[in-house]
Amino acid sequence: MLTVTRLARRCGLSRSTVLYYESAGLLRPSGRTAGNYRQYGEREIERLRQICAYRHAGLRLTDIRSVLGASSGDAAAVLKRRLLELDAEIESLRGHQRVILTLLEHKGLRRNQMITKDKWVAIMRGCGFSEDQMHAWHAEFERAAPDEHQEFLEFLHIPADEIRRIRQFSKKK
Amino acid sequence: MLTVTRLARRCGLSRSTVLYYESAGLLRPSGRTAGNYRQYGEREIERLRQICAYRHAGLRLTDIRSVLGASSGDAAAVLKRRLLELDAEIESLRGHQRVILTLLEHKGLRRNQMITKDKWVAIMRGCGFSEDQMHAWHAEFERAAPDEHQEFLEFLHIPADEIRRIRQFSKKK
DNA sequence: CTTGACCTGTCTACAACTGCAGGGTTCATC
DNA sequence: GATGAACCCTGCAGTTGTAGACAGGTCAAG
Repeated sequence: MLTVTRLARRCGLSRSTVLYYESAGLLRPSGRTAGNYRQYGEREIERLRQICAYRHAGLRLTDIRSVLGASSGDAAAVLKRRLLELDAEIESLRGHQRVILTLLEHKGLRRNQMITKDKWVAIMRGCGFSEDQMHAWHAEFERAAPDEHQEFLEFLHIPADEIRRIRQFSKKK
Repeated sequence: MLTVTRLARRCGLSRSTVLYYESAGLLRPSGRTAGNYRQYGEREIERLRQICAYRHAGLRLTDIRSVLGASSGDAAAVLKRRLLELDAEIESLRGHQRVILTLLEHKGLRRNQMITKDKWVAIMRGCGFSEDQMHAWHAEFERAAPDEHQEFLEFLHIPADEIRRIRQFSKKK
């Protein structure tokens, strides 16, 4: 039998969080001691672990409540819905990244902390830019602001000869 | 000169939101009318548009405040930081998706709304599963629960002959 | 019997809004 | 000049999930 803080620690949560789950109707203690301390048994630990798993999947508490009370088929339906929601959220965050990239391009990108070429390419790719789009982006940059393009490539700590190569390539396009 | 609701509408926000931005120290009206109504001029419209742009990039209001007050270099630094944060957030959401997929796999995935093969593959790929990992996943499914595997493939509305092909392939692995 | 570690319930705060109540202003219409 | 609609004002409560603070109660060890 565990007290509330012990239970919380065991699942990597704070006392407040477990209490909040209780107030949200997700987890009740199996009983109380003479001194009115909450008591939790194996069943409750297991249930809290489940709750954590769902929470870890990004489900909202109300969803978790219905999932825990529902048949496994209904639970699967909720999970599927969440899966599609997550797709949309990721898409939206990628949108954020694209917006930021445009804003940065707009700004000219002077004096900043070190970002390497690889990191940059990873980000561009990660937010949905294809190889071709990146070429197009370089070409546009080169056309619109060649000096800033140079500066930007230096800023990514790309060696001088590669910079020449990239800029040549951008102009040809 | 615009009133608050007009300004809000023009930028696709609600009146409350604009008032909230004011309370957050982001945008003050240029003046008040005799009847104490807020008045906004061109400068304020432009500023609100900027705020919207940054908001659209997922920046928090406090960040926006500092960006608007800072040099363009500092602004770029904040944007970069946000870019990396977004990377991390996307990664975390993908983690959510992976967790859900495992939970679903665990459940057997019976009786659900229509999800097609393409949708499913898109989701799997979208959350970081490679071609090989998907093969491995099929192989594992086939090994651990062949009947459910069949059921699952039917559930994705894959034609019978392709199902045979997939299962053969999964067994070989 | 005291000390220190734990527990109790309740309260506050965060972000970024939304929405309401209770009242004041503006403007057109009668 | 009165009425009504449409707008505006301030201020506050609620949302979600979590963390921490507070004053006081409980428990085991010394």
